[in-house]
Amino acid sequence: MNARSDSASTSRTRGRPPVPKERIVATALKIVDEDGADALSLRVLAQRLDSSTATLYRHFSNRAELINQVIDHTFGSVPVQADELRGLGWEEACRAMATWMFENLRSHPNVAPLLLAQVPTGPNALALREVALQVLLDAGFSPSVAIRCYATLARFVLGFAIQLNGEDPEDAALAEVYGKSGENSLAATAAVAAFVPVPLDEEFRFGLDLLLTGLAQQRSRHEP
Amino acid sequence: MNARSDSASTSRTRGRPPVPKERIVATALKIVDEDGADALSLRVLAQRLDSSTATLYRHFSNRAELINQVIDHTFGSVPVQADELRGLGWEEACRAMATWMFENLRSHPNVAPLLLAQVPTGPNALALREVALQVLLDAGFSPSVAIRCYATLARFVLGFAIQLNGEDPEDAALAEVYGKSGENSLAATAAVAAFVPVPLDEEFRFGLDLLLTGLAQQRSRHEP
DNA sequence: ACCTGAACACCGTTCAAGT
DNA sequence: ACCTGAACACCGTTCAAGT
Repeated sequence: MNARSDSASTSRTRGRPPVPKERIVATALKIVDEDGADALSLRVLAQRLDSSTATLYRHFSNRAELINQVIDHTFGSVPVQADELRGLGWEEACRAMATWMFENLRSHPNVAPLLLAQVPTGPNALALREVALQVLLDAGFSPSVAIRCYATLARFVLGFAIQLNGEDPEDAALAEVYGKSGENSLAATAAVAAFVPVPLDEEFRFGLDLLLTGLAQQRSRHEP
Repeated sequence: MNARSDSASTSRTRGRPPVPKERIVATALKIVDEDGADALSLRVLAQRLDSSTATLYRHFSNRAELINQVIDHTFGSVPVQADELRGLGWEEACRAMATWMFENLRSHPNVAPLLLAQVPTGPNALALREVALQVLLDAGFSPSVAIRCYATLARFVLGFAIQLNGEDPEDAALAEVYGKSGENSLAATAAVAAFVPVPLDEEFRFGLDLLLTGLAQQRSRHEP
């Protein structure tokens, strides 16, 4: 009665893990989205999957590897349209990619703290970089400048993303700090207090514009 | 024999904590410098101070507050020379401050991961921002632009600092990724592989130049 | 009035023991 | 061959009990 002929597709790979990696990663991201990066413990994850922590270690050799894949999952929510991007010209293409990356991270604000463990090196992150480098090389930037451009843009986005989470409480704390500036002989800070907080996406656009302006100038300088 | 007259300076404040806050913070920074951010546990810190964890809670209401002060301690290692900076002109002054911030964080690479908990709001961080805003306002930037400039520069430095720690292992991992790019039809990545890794301070200077160039252009556009 | 050991409710990781 | 409960060595935080 139990004589099952292990035929066809599963013959060599019988005994596969019943919880696919994809589901583990998706569930992990869900926990992070819902309850924050700190809430992602292997215990909680295992419980949510009706599994055990030890079982998770069959799929990931440690917590860092799991997190790596969670990050890349975030980057994969919308595929990069390489051809469309190239049609835009390098400047707009860079702006689009940086903004896309920012929006991706913004839609998963709790993922940001995870980024400090490592530079993203998952397949989706690599694909994005590949497109960015293509665009820059096609535009005539030298390889050594192109890689610096990409690194600068990536770090800029990261610097923003990293503190996306605390937005609300931070604003309150910052407002308090600015409010007190009058008492503390911080004249310049006080002069500026009326203009904070700056909405985050406006701040992002401002900085991105600076970078792209600088890039354009650098390009025209080197190859006129 | 135990009749000590509690005279003069300590009369009202007798019973002070025998471990001054300063020493707690300095010891905490030392632990982070020596053994990494993860090694800074309240247990280890208390032990190093011949005290107990519960005693630490008399000085800091939680771990976050301790970390806040450790960060600010880092920023305070060299005082900002406001007058000297103003003599440089806004562009060089901004470059000097950003570089100074970067070098400070670079000399305590393990502190970087702590930064993600909060935007630095300690007295040293506030003093630095005050000087930066002074310089920008004096140069004719409007308050609303000045605050955006400062925010952008600060985020850029932070984006760099955040990943200062993993420098060596990261380079190895990245090199491997670039090495494999040939096999994976990542043409642009492969073309650029010979030029990585970029030394971190060169990458920093590159990005900072872009930002300052962009700033100069924005300034000349708005007030010609 | 200040300090502290011990407890509480958690971690990531490992491994012997089950099926 | 795969899975898992329980253990190990840690956390941050709190509090009753000591001096």
